[in-house]
Amino acid sequence: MKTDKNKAASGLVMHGMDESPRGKLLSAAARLFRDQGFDRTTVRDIAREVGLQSGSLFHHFATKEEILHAVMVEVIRFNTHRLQEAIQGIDCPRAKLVALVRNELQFIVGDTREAMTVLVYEWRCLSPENQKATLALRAEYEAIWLDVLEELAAKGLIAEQPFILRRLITGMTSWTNAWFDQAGDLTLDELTDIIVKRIC
Amino acid sequence: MKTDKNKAASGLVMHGMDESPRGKLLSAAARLFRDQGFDRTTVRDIAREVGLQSGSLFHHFATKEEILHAVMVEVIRFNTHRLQEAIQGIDCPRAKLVALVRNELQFIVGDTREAMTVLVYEWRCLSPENQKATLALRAEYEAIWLDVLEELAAKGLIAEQPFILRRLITGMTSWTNAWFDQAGDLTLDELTDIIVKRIC
Amino acid sequence: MKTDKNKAASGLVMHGMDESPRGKLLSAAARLFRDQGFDRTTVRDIAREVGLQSGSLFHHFATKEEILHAVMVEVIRFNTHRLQEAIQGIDCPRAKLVALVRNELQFIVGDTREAMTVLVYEWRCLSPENQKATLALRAEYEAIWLDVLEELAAKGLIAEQPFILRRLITGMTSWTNAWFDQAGDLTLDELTDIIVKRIC
Amino acid sequence: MKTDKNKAASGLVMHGMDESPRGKLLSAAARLFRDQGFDRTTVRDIAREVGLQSGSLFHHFATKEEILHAVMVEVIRFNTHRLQEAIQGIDCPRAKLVALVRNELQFIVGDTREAMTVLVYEWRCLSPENQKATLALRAEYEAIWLDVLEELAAKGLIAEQPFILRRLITGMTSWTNAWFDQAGDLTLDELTDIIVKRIC
DNA sequence: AATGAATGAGCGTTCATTCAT
DNA sequence: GATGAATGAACGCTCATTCAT
Repeated sequence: MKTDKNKAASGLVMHGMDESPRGKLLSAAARLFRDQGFDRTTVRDIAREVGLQSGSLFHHFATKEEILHAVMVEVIRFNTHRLQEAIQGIDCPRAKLVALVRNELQFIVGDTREAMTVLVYEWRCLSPENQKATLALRAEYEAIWLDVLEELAAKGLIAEQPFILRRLITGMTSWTNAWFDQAGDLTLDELTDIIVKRIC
Repeated sequence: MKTDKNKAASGLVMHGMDESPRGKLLSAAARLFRDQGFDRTTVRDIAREVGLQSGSLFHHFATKEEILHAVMVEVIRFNTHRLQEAIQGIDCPRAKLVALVRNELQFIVGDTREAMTVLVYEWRCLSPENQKATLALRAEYEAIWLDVLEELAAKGLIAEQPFILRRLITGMTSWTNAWFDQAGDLTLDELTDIIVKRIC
Repeated sequence: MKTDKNKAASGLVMHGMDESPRGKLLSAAARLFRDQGFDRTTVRDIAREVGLQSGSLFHHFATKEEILHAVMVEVIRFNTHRLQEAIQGIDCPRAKLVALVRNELQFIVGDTREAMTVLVYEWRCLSPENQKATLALRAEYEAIWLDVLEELAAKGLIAEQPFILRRLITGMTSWTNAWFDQAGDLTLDELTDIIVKRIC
Repeated sequence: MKTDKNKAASGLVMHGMDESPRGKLLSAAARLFRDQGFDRTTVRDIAREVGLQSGSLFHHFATKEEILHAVMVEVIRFNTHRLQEAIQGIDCPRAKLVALVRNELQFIVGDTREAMTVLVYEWRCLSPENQKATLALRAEYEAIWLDVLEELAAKGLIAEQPFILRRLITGMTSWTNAWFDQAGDLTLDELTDIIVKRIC
């Protein structure tokens, strides 16, 4: 069982995924969903992780899917907030881009890595209604990105349309969950630089 | 130039996924696995799709997982072969890179899109043994990429280490399954160009 | 003297097969396994017999085979205990033999007849691991018999080797499940006498 | 895979279980039924043993159960015939008893051991109709035994009622399938003597 | 809130049997 | 006779969810 050094290191606590019963439950669920997939994770698995009987979970969440939904909502909200803060007070648009890339990488390989992976891989396990609701939240997150990219475009600093570049960036950053090793030689700052150089 | 009749255009038929009972079964399974996920696709779903009773599937495959494995093996073999042919006779390394990117995009959004998506998203539904066997096949596919990227590196045409660039490319190309629309304005050739420009 | 209320007569209740849910389940299973065979008894049969849905059985036993195993373990333990008590305080070795035969017959045609039949006829339905574990318990039961037969041999009261006589006795007693009728003319005491006379 | 030395040694060929396709099929089935039980033996198991596809068995037998029935009918007929021949020309009733015991033991541990075991252990896998038909054949076999035992009783040579002694003998002989080792120290003649001494 | 036995629909898989070739 | 793909009912088992305590 790995100990999450990232949370401790960052000093941050994900709102809604803190030390409360609900928060511990969501953290455990996020890890299990990432490791085993939503469908292969039983409510008993989750209950065991938080020291409950399976039936007791349903005092906190009406359905198993609602747990998945909560994991996704919390991580999007938390990271949207962090992303906004990250570019607060920065004027240079390229510096903003660096901040965005650096943060998104941190979200994906750092403290929220389990939930971020779940967000990508377990998307279709959400009901259509929950997909729609979650998509609205993701749109807020994406709006931050597009604002910055459009600022760069307005200044003639990027060669392609912002929405295409954003999609290429999304591919590059999200795929890091499959290969990037925080203990390896490549640092997140170096990787950030490499990715940003592909954009402008 | 849009090609929405990829199979006809290429003149190729994916070996093992042709009009034989087995081939039709694998095609149907690939689509269902992509649309619903492996765990949410029942053998009765697959059977219905090919006009069989559920028990009859097991004359073709010993287990449901073996169907998934076959989908993955077929698509890797088929695309590895196509990738090799795509760079056959090309001397210029950058032209080779263009061919690789153009082909991989085609694999992901074109005729083998269902199976390629399954390859990424249903990986953990394979047993460890089948993961190992499939990984060996993927290594052959990746070797083609690394050869070309190392050739570019040897000539000083790329600024980063080949293995890192390959990972960024993988992210960019594989994510296209989530957004690229073959009927949209952006052609595959244009997208190829955009991606290649990020590399060299 | 016929005893058709064996349980009441003995004043004992088979440990683990009492009125608890588990006990009722094991009793029902033993009867079904004897009547239909293990393989032809479905978990739905057993569940129906105890007023449960089939899935609910698996709160009590992890597998159907575990039910069979439990039936066998309980009956061996129970009868081993009863056999030991039966010769407690008897000095005369021939009287001990009478007690052993009388009790074994009682086990086979009396209160534990279903489980005893299952023990013989469904042996191969146990997994090798469970066979091994059960065999160890049977060895304790057999040790009681061999002790008495060796005592008789030491006193020159029997003409054949103890282990051969034990096998002949086992054949004679276990076969009674196929023909002996507790409501018939022949009493268990008479049958005991007939069998013991074949030994010494 | 054990080679049946008994058949070769005895020079006998069980009628209906000879080298014909049907005979080989019944021999294979008898062995499989004994080793795995009727329910756990698939028609594919049987077909494989005789080099056929499973569907082809049904040109020889209408149902799997009919194969079991045939195994039982053949072995009863064959052994009934052998038992009759065994006492042909013997005058002394005790000598007849010796011949019966010696032969029955041979049936159970010798050339027909597989089928004889099946007869005891797979009885309930027969349909009621086939049980009835088979029982009629067993009655012929038992009649030979009872004739001899009644002859002994008429001469005052046995102390118990013939039908009870027959049941004790049945138990003793049939149980030998569970323990007697033809390669062991105890010979069949010695065992015959031991059993006969228990009777008269 | 928590328990844990129970539910019941549904799963992957098996296999005797059929039948067109 | 033999084949082997197909059938389809049934199996053991799983698990999200419920609810009396």
